[in-house]
Parts: sequence; C-alpha cells; structure tokens
Amino acid sequence: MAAVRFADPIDLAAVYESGQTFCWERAGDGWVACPEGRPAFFRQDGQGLLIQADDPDEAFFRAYFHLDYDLLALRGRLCGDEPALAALNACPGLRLLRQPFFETLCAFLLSQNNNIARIRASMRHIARKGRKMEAFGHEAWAFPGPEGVLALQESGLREAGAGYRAPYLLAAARAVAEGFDHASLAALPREEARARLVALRGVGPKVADCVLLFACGRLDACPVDVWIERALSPLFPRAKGREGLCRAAQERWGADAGYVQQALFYSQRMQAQAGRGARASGGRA
DNA sequence: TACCAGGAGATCC
DNA sequence: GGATCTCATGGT
Repeated sequence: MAAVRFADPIDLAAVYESGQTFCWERAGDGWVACPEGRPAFFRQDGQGLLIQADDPDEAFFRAYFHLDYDLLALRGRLCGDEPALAALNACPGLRLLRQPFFETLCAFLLSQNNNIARIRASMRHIARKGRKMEAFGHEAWAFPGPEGVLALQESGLREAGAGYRAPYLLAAARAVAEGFDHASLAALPREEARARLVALRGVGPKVADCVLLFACGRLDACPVDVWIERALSPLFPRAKGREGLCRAAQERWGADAGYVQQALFYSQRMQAQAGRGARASGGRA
C-alpha cells in the first residue's frame, strides 16, 4: 500500500456532505471509495490530502479531485459578487469530483424525488453486488458496470430501494453496454451534451446537468433543484422556472456556474441543518 | 396524517 | 407550452 499526497486546499467532509458523491464510505478518520476499480482511502491532515492505495496514480487522483481547478483564481473572477463569495466562504475547501460516468449516472437517476440518505443506501446496496476490494485495511466495493446492473434485473434494483426508478437504471445500463459515447460529453457544446443525456429514459435537465458536472468535469453545467431554486430565485427574480434560473446562473458565472451552484447547495443545506439543530435544542436562531 | 426529498414522464387543456 | 398527477419509499 503506497500513498500520494496533495498540498492543495481541500475539505473532504464538504465534498462528502455536498451531495455530489454517493459512493464514499466513512472509515476511521477518512473515507474509502473505489473509483474506476481503484480502491483508495482518503483523509486529510495539516498537510493536505493523503490518499492511500495500491496504485496511487497521482495523475488519476489529481483529476478525480479536480485539483487543477484553481480556487484562488475563482475568487478573483468572482470579485465583488457577494452572494457567490458568501457561498464560497461557507466551504473554502470544497472540490468538485470527476467521477466515473456510469455510477454517477445511476446515482443521479436514483436522486429524482429522493433524499441523500436513501440515494446513498441504494448505491451501497448495488455496490455490494459488485467487486469486493480492500483499501488500507477497509473493505471497498467497486460499483458494478452496466452488465452487473443488468444482471440485478428490476427485482434486484427494487430490493435496493430504487422503486419506480429501477427501469431507468436498466435502460441506462443497456445504453452504456451498447456503447453510449460518454467520452465526448466533456467537449461537446453544452446544450448538445445535455441533449444526449436527456435522450436517456429517466434523465431530465437536472439529472443531465449533475452528470455533466460531477462525472464529465463540466463546471459550466448548473443543476437546479429545490435548494438551488431557493438560493437563486432572489438573485434572479425575473428568471422563469428552473430552466430560466439555470440560464441566468450560466450567464452570470459562465464556466464557474457549476462550482458556484455547488457551494450554494452546500451552504443552503448547512444553514437548514443548523436551523433544525437550533430548533431541536430549543435555541433561537 | 401530510409533506418532503439533488425530478421526470404522461396526460390534460 | 404550461399545469397537474403520478411514480416508491423512508423520515419527520
């Protein structure tokens, strides 16, 4: 077991809690995951991010954690944009992952009308049907490929809690098994990339944007869900619907829209969580 | 019990 | 092209 270290600023808890990955599992003082069949243990200390893996391929993990995205330069581009900077300040070490395409597509197919805890539970259930591996003494499960998901059949996916979304996962698995070209999504014009994803059954604009953002590394994609709608509506009062908010965000933040969106999502949820905590303890927010 | 959750498809007008 | 219903399912 070897290790690779990155000194770049990162907040792994924010990455985990920000609803972009459902394939990490807490282990000791860090997390285990198995992207692209590479079992790895992540944790952070005073010196940055430490990754322990059998094959700690530096280039692979630098890309996985999207470390080439310069957060300091982003702050420069957002100079004077108070709402965006406030969201960034709520999670200074947030990073956007570039995750494997198929498992990300499955995760966000499961996300529709669902909550993060249940998505995570379903993904864990399906991953347990994949390959068992080991990362730094912790077990790590490689999410099955399309053939593995097809083998589960609808009944197996319903057992995982997929509910009415089970046929969507099967259709996605079939498409990928038959050669759906996901490699080109990173470079295509945004609307065309989105349209290709929306052509898949169960994939709408929001799920497509999540896949573009969290798997294809497209930080110009800006998924708008209930939380982002709440955050963006006051900023763009004239925008019509979620599509209107999406376009307005892209016009304002351009190639950084996806990152700003994710910081807003995380800070909104943290605020809501803090509010619930204060009410539960009888305090006044 | 009713409502909500990182929505999308079907149907109606 | 909007508005509305429905889809599983567990938590609050």
